[in-house]
Amino acid sequence: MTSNAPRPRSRRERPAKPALSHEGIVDTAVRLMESDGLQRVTMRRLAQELDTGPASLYVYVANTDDLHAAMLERLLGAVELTPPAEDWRERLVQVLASYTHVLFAHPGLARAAVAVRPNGPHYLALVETILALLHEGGVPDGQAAWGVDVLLQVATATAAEHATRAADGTSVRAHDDAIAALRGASADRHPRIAALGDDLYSGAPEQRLAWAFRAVINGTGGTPRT
Amino acid sequence: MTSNAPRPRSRRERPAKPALSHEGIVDTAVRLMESDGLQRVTMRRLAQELDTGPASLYVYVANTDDLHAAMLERLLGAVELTPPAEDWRERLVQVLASYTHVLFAHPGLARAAVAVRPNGPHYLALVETILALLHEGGVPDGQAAWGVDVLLQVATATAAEHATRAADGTSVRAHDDAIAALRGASADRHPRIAALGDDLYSGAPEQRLAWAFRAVINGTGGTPRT
DNA sequence: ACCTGAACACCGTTCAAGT
DNA sequence: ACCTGAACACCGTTCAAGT
Repeated sequence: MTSNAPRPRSRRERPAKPALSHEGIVDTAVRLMESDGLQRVTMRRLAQELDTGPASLYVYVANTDDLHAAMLERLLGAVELTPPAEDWRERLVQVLASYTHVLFAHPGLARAAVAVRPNGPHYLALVETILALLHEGGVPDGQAAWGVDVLLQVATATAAEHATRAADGTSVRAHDDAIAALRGASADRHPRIAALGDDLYSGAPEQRLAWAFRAVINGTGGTPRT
Repeated sequence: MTSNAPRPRSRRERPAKPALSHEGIVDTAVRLMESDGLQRVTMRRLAQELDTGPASLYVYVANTDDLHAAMLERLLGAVELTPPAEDWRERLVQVLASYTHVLFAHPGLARAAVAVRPNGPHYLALVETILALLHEGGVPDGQAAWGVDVLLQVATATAAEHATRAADGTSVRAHDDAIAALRGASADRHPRIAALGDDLYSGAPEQRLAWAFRAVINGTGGTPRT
């Protein structure tokens, strides 16, 4: 009789339920994002995946933003900090491109990254690398200190925009609408838009981004603080 | 008897329910955001405010992102496009500061603006103004065409970051944590971060932003395409 | 200290049916 | 064509109560 007594709901897939931990939660969250996209990484889905209730997660993460920051920090481990180029400027562009690449590969997170900055070791290493390259290039300290933020901002914002477009068909149409609006601008009221024409949205994203990085690097080096 | 018959649920506050329209919906959404913050501007709350059901809104707006873009476009009417400065560069910085100011005043929307670009007349006028000022400053057309995006990106991303911090106490703590992480970086593994010290987060936001605008303007003017 | 069931107070979007 | 009731399929976060 005892052997036939109803057992509590079996958990067949996860034979030994592991103890919760901050690391385990973030691990599972990243894996879930990779398979289902960030929009499916909700506290409830994540808890389900970990075979517990949503309330349990709040012992380890403060809120959803906090979770996103931790996920980004983990992903930042994949950024290539020592590319092989000779010129410091080219190396810096490549580091930033690598950072953007990581964000591009995880569409939803890029959008979240605009608002939340991680502060773990990988993020620190990225900032250190950018500062070292600006230093190598002879950029004055004060300008480098302020420029690193702008560089990361451009990279993150570009990924966020691209990510939104890639996410679904509606956004692609919104982007096309924007181009149509630019193209349809009357030469009378918008002479400069008309004059530049297709050039406003020309070029492959990578080319535009590489140019943007070079422009901000040059501007950082050439613009004194007050 | 007929006079005592139960009337359908009275709508005392809005004596004559006005017909729905895209403009009316966006108007109400902006008013609601101004009083309660963007997080309260949900399709359901908005429908309630307009004395209808949420499904009715979908006749006029495609989805939440679309609504946000329309709200931003409306707000862009407040951007000062013709500031009084003499120097073209100074005027451009002031236009961009005005744009950022509008975003700062509406915290939630700034975060949404990173992903969705409006495409109405106010947005077009802003782009035209920036292009005209770059032209006046002798910036080559191709560089101006690509630079305008970077300029708007820096402005929007800065507002989004600031907005998140302003929104609630948790975010302020997250920002403090980031500063603590930077300050606590070991001089051994992070020599440049240690060398720059407090300078990494020095300066009033307005000063940093004005410098960032000048740096990007200079970089745009001084960086050839390929 | 760590964990959780259950509740609180909500969401966006769709669609068949009405006018 | 425009509008909507009702449903579908979910949310984040808190908190009292357990171990």
